[in-house]
Amino acid sequence: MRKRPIPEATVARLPVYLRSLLALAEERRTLTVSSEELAGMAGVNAAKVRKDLSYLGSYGTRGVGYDVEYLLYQITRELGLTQDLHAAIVGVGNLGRALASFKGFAERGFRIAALFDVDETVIGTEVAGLTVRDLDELKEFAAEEPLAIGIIATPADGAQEVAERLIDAGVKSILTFASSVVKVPPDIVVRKVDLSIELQILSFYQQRREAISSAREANRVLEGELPGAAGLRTGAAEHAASFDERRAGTLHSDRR
Amino acid sequence: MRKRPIPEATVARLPVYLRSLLALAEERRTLTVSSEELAGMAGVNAAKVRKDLSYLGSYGTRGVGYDVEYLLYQITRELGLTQDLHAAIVGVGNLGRALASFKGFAERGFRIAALFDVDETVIGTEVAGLTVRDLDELKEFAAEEPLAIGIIATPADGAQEVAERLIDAGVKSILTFASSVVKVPPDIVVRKVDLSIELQILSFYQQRREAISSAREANRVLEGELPGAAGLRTGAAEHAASFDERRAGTLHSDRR
DNA sequence: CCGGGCTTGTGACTCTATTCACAAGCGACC
DNA sequence: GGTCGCTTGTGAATAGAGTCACAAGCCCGG
Ligand SMILES: NC(=O)c1ccc[n+]([C@@H]2O[C@H](COP(=O)([O-])OP(=O)(O)OC[C@H]3O[C@@H](n4cnc5c(N)ncnc54)[C@H](O)[C@@H]3O)[C@@H](O)[C@H]2O)c1
Ligand SMILES: NC(=O)c1ccc[n+]([C@@H]2O[C@H](COP(=O)([O-])OP(=O)(O)OC[C@H]3O[C@@H](n4cnc5c(N)ncnc54)[C@H](O)[C@@H]3O)[C@@H](O)[C@H]2O)c1
Repeated sequence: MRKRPIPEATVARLPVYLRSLLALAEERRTLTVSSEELAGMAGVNAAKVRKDLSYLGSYGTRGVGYDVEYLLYQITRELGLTQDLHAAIVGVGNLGRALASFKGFAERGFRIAALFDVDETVIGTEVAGLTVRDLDELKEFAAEEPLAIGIIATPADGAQEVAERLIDAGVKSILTFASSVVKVPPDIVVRKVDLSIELQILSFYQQRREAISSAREANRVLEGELPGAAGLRTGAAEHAASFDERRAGTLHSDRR
Repeated sequence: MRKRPIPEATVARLPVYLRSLLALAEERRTLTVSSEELAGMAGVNAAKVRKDLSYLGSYGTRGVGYDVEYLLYQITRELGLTQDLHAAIVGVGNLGRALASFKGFAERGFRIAALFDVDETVIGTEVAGLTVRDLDELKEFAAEEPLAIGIIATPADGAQEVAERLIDAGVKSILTFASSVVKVPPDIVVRKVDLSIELQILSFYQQRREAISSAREANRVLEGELPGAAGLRTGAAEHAASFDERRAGTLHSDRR
């Protein structure tokens, strides 16, 4: 179990633990934290926390828990957050602007170093303290100030070309918001955030739920339990259960 | 294999197929599409496409492929996209504004029906043709115009409370952008989109790559292959390989 | 320095997802 | 009407993730 390969699913949860630990460190109440407690904060179960952390090494103390500061450091290191990474946003529209103005990235060690667009009317304007540059200057810019991460916030059409330009400029990690599929060589990591897909997934489960509850209702009516269609409203969020959020990134480059 | 349970992973890919099929339908070149071709467009492999589609039923024709229109219809239906779903955005800041102004949702069958905030200076202003309402009016509003989906775009602090309010107003599907963990009863589906986590995941693989390549470089230097540190730049995106993007949602309600 | 309580770390198991590989079935052409 | 090429649909094999449950190990109090 020791050494190398940290499962993708674990990598995707490390940032969640990190955030929980930061909260603990801030309130300075506890110097250590148990897997149970961390699990509660992160919304996962304790066994998972322990297994995840065990991939990093044996950093806990039996009978006690994990030293908050030390674990914080280890996760930070493992995620490569010890140094600020520079990112460029390409496509300064609605979304690009919101991203550029977002303060939270800096806190987490990401520095938005430049904004690029192709629209003449956008180039040269100032957004969140940065001047929007012409996409043509990307390579040149990156040569001077290496960019670790490229963020694509253009419409779907442009995305593939932008990705290629980013790669050509030396960027190896890409986050895209465009709804198109972006294809890249196997040594490049792309993550895609697609809000429409998220909504569609919600729609699927919503519909499923409706199907089930209307079936149940029909049943009850048949069985004479209900007079007609009455409220099926469920109790509010008092006894809110913990809810697992997974976001598994993928590296299988799945070529063909 | 037939009937009911469509795996989560499959659900998450259906929207991708849907989009590919829409593109095909639009260009009206082909009436049918093979799993191979669809796989190419969606950036996954053909076996996966076939298995995914087989969960919906046997909609293909051996030796021929899938009828584009028919498949389109089936996926649309399965995802529950035959009717427009109404969504509300809570938190009209940088991100909320960008979301509200985004045209793409409407195209995909989602209607942003209302915007809510708590900030006096924001309430009453107009954003993307909608007047921002006071969050206190949420329940009332939802009673009149049922909301299928709630989108949380507030800072992390507010998110849990907003979620509870949404649930109280009858919303069963939630998409949150806040970096906090949102806990909900098991009958509510939450999906979380966390951009900072995405960047941190990229950071992890970036760092990993650097570790590997510098190790390799060190090796080469030892073996006398390289004079010093020279360009390790990889070829551009000519022979771009297909790249699998997974986003598995989770429904295990993982309570404790 | 011993025992009890507590919490980690991890093998073993289970469940889910992916991939392989091939028989079955369709259409077209002779 | 037979055969050939192509493509689906799916069992079986494999890989990956999650969960269980417990021995090992630490701390503290006596
Ligand atoms: N706005 C949202 O809330 C939202 C939600 C979901 C998805 N998205 C996705 O994010 C992307 C951007 O959305 P948006 O609303 O900001 O769009 P937008 O139209 O407001 O902005 C796009 C920007 O990209 C620029 N651009 C176009 N082609 C370019 C190219 N080849 N290189 C560089 N820049 C280019 C345009 O000039 C424009 O400034 C889209 O792919 C969209 O599907 C956005
Ligand atoms: N802007 C981005 O690009 C971006 C990127 C990543 C993550 N996020 C996340 O998205 C969320 C919103 O980000 P933002 O940049 O739009 O923030 P913001 O500060 O610009 O806007 C937040 C809005 O929410 C409102 N709000 C605060 N508490 C509220 C409550 N309890 N109920 C209703 N409304 C409330 C505020 O009045 C404000 O209008 C944050 O959680 C942030 O972490 C944003």
